[in-house]
Formats: sequence, structure tokens, C-alpha cells
Amino acid sequence: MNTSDRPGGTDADGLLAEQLLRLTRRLHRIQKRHLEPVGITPAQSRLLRTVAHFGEPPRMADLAARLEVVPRAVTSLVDGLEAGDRVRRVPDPSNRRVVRIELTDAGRATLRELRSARRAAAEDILAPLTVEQREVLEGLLSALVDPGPERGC
Amino acid sequence: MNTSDRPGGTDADGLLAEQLLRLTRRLHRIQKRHLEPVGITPAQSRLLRTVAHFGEPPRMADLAARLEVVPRAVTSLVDGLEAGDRVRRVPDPSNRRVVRIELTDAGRATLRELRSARRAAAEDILAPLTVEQREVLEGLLSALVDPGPERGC
DNA sequence: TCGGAGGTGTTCATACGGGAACAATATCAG
DNA sequence: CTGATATTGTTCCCGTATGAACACCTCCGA
Repeated sequence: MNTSDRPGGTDADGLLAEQLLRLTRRLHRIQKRHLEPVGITPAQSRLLRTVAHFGEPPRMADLAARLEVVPRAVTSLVDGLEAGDRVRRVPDPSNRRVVRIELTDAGRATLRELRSARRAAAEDILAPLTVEQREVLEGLLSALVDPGPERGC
Repeated sequence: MNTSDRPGGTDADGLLAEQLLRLTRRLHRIQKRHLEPVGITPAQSRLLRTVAHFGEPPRMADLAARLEVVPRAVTSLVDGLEAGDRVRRVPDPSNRRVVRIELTDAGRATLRELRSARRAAAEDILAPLTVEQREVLEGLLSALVDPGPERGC
């Protein structure tokens, strides 16, 4: 008898979580290697890209929301990037609580370097999959990640 | 001309990595919540299960290999579990370098509590997927994680 | 106007992982 | 037997993320 359609907690679910963890660690290692020559860390790279994708200099809270992390995490990342002169903390004149994050020229230069590094890293980890498989995988992950905040919390 | 079969580095690959990260963070949060009443952390839970799956008390290096982490990571986890009396470090008489990790009775009890918690956590994160989709997902992740030792380095 | 509710960012402690350096032990070559 | 080498586990430092406590600022209602 197989529980072929309804979810129900097969033992394989634990395995799935396991593989997810392993894979993410691998991804992190690979990204780290590829980003080393650029001089930033994977999370900083994500942050930098996120800053660039905003039209206007985003606030810390904007970045936290976009990256789906707590604001605390953003602070450290901005600290690191600011130390390397890739972003700048700019006070918001209209609300003295908020800090806006601006790209510097060096930051924009880093972004250009990043493109190929990110490509290579992604290719590195996704190598075993065909493009079709990647699309399927992305669909499944989207279903898991998006599903909206209707989950009791 | 679509690159419909060969990989080639579409921009979606970066998105895929992104979703993977998000999902894993979510998984970690969920596991943490479910394991709180048991009194251990997600990584400790993984370690405990791994210890149990060995026939004989494994060495630190065995655990590191099985979990695919560096030995350094195992040290901390064992520290935590030992502080809670769930495992015991036992010197190996035949080789004074190695430490063997034994489950205690409390550890075995914790393992029983863990089963339902892990189920619930997995179900929590996988809820949006049917069993078929989970199987597909697991297949894809396996292909990415396993991919065999033909990887350079 | 003033006083509290609530937003905004940052410090503190903790969990988890990786890399490098290191001490102790084992093993093997001469 | 002795000295080089390899294995095993551990300490040190860092990257990444969370949660709690906190300081500051805004803004609304009395």
C-alpha cells in the first residue's frame, strides 16, 4: 500500500530535509570559493545585488524584508560592505531613524565582477541537471518558498 | 534557438540558488521551533540520529564523514549533547587518539521524542507539495548532492 | 503639548558551519 | 630504535542567521 497522493509523513521527508541541508552547505562553499577573488562573502554579494535592484537607496528594513532575514543580519553585512567602501550608510533627512544604503562606485564595480562569479558558482552546483530539470526544481522550490504567510505562526 | 537541453547558465540559476538559501533558512527555523520542547538544536538532533544509526559507537571522524561536515563541527555538537547527558565520549582502548561516541539512556529517550518532532517539521515545510512532487524533488536533490566522485578536487 | 504606542536600527548572546594551526598518538622507513 | 609522516581530535577566528533587549525617533490621541 502506497500513500501515493496525500502527504502524510513518509520517512523520506526527513531525507529530503537532509539533502536540502547538504546541498545548501555545498552551495555556500562553492560560492565562497568563487567570490574569494572578488573580496566579498556570499551573503555580502547577495546584499549588494539586492541594494542594486532597488531604484532608490533602500532602508535596512527594506533589505531585511527582501532577503527574508532579520534586520540584525543586515547590519553585519552592511558593516562588512561599508568597511570595503562598497556601500555607504546615508541618513534619511525625512526620518532620522532610517538609514539608507547607497552603492559607491567601488560597489558598482564589484557588482560587475560579481556577475560572472555568480554564474560560475551556479553552474558549478547545478551542473548535474539539464535545463528542464532546473526548471522543474525551481518550480518546486518556488512552491515551497513562496507559499505566502498563511502558515500559522 | 533555445538552450533547451544543455546547461548554459541562464540567469534563473542565480534565482535557484536564492530559493535554496531561503528554503533552508526556513527549514532551520521550523526545525528549531519543533525541537525546542525536546531541548536540543536541529544539528544536535541530526548528530544524535547519526550516532544511533551506527552499529557501534562511532568515532568523531565517522560522524563528520556521515554528516558531511568538517570534524570541527562535530566537536561542538558532541559538546552540547554531552552537556545534556545524551551522549558520552568514550576513549578507544586500541587507539588513544580516537574518541567513540556512545548514546546514553537519556539520549535514546530523546531519540524517541525526536521522531514525531522531525515528522512534524518535515511536514510543516513540505506541506505545499504532493507526495509525487516530493519524490521528484528528492530525485533532483539527490542528483545534485550525490553526483558521484567524478567531481574534480 | 505631552506622553505613550510603535517603528527602526544596533548591541548582546547563541547556534551552526568552514579553514588553519596544533597537540597527541600511531605508523613506517631507515 | 629513532625520526619523519600521517591520523585524530581539538582550540582559535570568521561568516551567517536568529532572538531578545535596548536606544532612538515619529506620530497620534488626550
